Amino acid sequence: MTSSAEPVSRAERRKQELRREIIDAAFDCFAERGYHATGIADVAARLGIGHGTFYRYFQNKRDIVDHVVDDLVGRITGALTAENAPDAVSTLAEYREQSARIGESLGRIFGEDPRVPRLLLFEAPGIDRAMAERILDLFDLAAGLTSAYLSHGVELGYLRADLDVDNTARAINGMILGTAISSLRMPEAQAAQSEALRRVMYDGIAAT
Amino acid sequence: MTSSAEPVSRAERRKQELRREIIDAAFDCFAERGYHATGIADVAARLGIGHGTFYRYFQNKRDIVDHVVDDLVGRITGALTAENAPDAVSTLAEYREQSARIGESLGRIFGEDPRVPRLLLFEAPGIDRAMAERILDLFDLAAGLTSAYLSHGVELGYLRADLDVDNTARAINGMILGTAISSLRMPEAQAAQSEALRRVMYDGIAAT
DNA sequence: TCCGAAACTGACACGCGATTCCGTTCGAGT
DNA sequence: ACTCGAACGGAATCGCGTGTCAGTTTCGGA
Repeated sequence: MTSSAEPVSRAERRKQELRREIIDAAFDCFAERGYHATGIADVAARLGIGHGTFYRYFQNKRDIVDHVVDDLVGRITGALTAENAPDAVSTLAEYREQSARIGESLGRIFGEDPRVPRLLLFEAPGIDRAMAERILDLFDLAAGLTSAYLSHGVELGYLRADLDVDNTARAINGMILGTAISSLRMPEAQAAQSEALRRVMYDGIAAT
Repeated sequence: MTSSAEPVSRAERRKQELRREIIDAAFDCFAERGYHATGIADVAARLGIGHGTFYRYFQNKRDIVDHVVDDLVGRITGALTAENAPDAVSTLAEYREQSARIGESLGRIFGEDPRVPRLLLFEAPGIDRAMAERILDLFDLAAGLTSAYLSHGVELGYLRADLDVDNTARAINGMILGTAISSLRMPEAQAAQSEALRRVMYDGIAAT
């Protein structure tokens, strides 16, 4: 098994390394100058390689942005699912803790590097229809997850029985989205935003 | 006054008319095919005019998208401010009514024509930095408005005294954003979304 | 050290679309 | 009907960025 997973060494490893570096460099360029404004030559120049070399690793410009997005989406779905199953909690307090944990996790991804939300929310949707659909798919995925958490809470009785889980899930995800976007201009407000979000979510805004 | 507002007639009016038609056609094209994918020739062809004529009305491609966005932003800020002053209400019930009214107004704009949110949220931010900033400005403007509503409610005592008005405002606007984005794929869910949003906002999600 | 394959390079071909420009058309005033 | 200036159309210009390719370099193995 080890031999089949590592068919060759040395040069082969170098290739995978460069491939990764190209993806990272492309991410940098796309996030900084925007997808349409960066040329393949820019990406190659950043690595000090000839731009012809780029085409030995990726089909074309459109191809690589897909890989860049794959990477980011992977990171996010990882944060969303890692060590956080919907049915791992059984009380409101635990649920609150879990949502704080997930929120912190997302906050780290979005807040630490604003280029991530910028690329995902501001650049990607304008590339073409297919990419826009990918982003919408990501939203749907997130909505599905949140919805599952809510359903679980309704079943166990610590969330309102009449909760419209699907639409509420989308509303909550919208708040997260709002936080991510705010972090583009006010990265430092991250934590406060996150806290406000949870207050709205659990307590609403009305006076008691 | 009437004479100064109408310096000339006939031809002059035609010019303004065509100018408007170009803006509308550009909106159609940008929303359908995307900004980068549409050429000036496409816009001109849609109106059956030569593309050289376009340049008699607008400086360049970048120029017109600004006008298109002006138009949309105007419609939205209009809906947000029209007949809805933060201090026009004094009880939670009235506040609820007012927010429903504003929500319906926005829902009409976003829901009736998905091209509006598509252009504003998916196309515009990817055009260039300046345009992305404009969109962020729009978010900030909306946050400021919502914040004012919340502040007013806190002062009058029908909203939680410890409300973090600024960050809560952004969270709420995020939910609205989420609704607008959902409407891209599920325009029919508009109303339910809006209702779920308001429930979260006023009651939270926890069981009583 | 030498050989051949694989990787790299960057000049070049090419297509595309924004913008220009000038000959033509239109229309208001006489 | 005639003139003149403004508006129009679309062929031509121009620059740019993608993707290709043939020559060059690198490197592992004999």
